[in-house]
Amino acid sequence: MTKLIQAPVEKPFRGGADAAAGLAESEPARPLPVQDRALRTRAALLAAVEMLVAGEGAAAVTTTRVADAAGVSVGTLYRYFADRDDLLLAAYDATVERIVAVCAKELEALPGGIAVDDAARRLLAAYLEAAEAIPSHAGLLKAMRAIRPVEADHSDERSGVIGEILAPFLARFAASGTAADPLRLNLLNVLMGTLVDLYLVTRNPEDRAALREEIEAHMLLAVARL
Amino acid sequence: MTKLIQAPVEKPFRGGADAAAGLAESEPARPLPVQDRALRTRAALLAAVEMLVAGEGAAAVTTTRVADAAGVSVGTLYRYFADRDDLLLAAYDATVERIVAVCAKELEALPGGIAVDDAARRLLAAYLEAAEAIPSHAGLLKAMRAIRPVEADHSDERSGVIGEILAPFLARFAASGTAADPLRLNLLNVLMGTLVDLYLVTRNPEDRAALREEIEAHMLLAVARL
DNA sequence: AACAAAAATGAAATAGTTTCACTTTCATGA
DNA sequence: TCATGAAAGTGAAACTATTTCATTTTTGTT
Repeated sequence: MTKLIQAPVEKPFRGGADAAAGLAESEPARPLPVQDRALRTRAALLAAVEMLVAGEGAAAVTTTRVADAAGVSVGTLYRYFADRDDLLLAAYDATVERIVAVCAKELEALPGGIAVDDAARRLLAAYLEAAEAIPSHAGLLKAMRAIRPVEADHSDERSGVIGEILAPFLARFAASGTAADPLRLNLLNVLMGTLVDLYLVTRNPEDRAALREEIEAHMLLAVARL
Repeated sequence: MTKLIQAPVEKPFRGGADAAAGLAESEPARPLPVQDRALRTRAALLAAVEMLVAGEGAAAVTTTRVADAAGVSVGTLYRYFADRDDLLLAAYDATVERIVAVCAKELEALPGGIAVDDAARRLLAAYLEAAEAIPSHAGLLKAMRAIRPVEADHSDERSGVIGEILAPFLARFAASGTAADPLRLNLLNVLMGTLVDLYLVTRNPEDRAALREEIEAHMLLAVARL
């Protein structure tokens, strides 16, 4: 009973979190891990990535260090993630998911007849606050952009906080039910990613306040032109 | 006479091109290469980088391949560039320099009483056209951003096309002689970098035209708020 | 043509990612 | 209860890239 070729697992799964966000080449959806242990291992790996990114930046995310920090072996890491990039994308997606949840809640909590601009401003505030609370988010955003460069092909640009929160936002505030122009939506997504990134690395309170106003102005311009 | 310890070269120089742009930690200015051969070798290395980036993306820029393509050995590469990142930054700076030259010429050629907005629009057109003519620029811009992440510290943000061209622009068009707020200047720099990047990867002509208008709008907003 | 400085070399050290043959753990039903 | 197979986990070794440095070659000067 010593020889037992491992079942051909046909590549690791990319767990639930990013099923929607994943625009990877063409990988079919993977089955979810069945055992509790597996879910915990996956979570431990992602937590290790976040810890390393928050503490030492994305460059510190080596497969060996992540596996060590998660208390598993490198081989295990590769059961859950196709490669290092996939790992970083999954970690990014995990932070986005949390931020989106906060924004979605804020969106629901908005008072009845609120103006579009005020609504956008409040969502931005929620976004920034939530992003701030996740120390790894800025680093992971950068890592994500290095892996998935800005795309002209906006057909699939619902990834990221803006992309995910914009559909419900527009559903509520768009003049008609018409979906927004995908090109301009992509622009908004890319633009806000950059500006929020800049905001997050800014520590000086006065600079932050000033920057916030700039970001608002550009966001409102972009939203108005949608 | 076989043993001749090489003079301690105290690290390779970063040639003239980027002396201004270089915000590297604190490296003192390096002496320029003295022999013609050296200048040609350096140029060949940078040309090899551009070729590889344009043809296969920045990931194809491995030290071995660059050295091969330039017809020198890897060791030689390290005489001219501290490491792979330094090489990529230098290649990026080289493209920026060419684009800035075009923009500077356009700035000089502007008619006398032209309005600020029109001037900005014409500079943008020059920028986009020049960037387009350099197939490696978009890829190098991305590589540069991965290496030198967006900085809150805007004290030194004169690197990049916007940073370099904005001083002469403002000198001519600013209401008073007051220098622009560095925070907003940094924002403009980061913002335009992203939007131009997006423009450059957009191939569809109609999308390009639409995108160009969006970029103009954001540029004018940012310039107006400077 | 002798020399020193500059430039170039490339094999080896280093550091990271990825694979894979194998072991261990788990849950199930005979 | 224990036999079984699928799921999860292991870690040494193969790879792939970057970087170093002891040494050689080229160049300009005297």
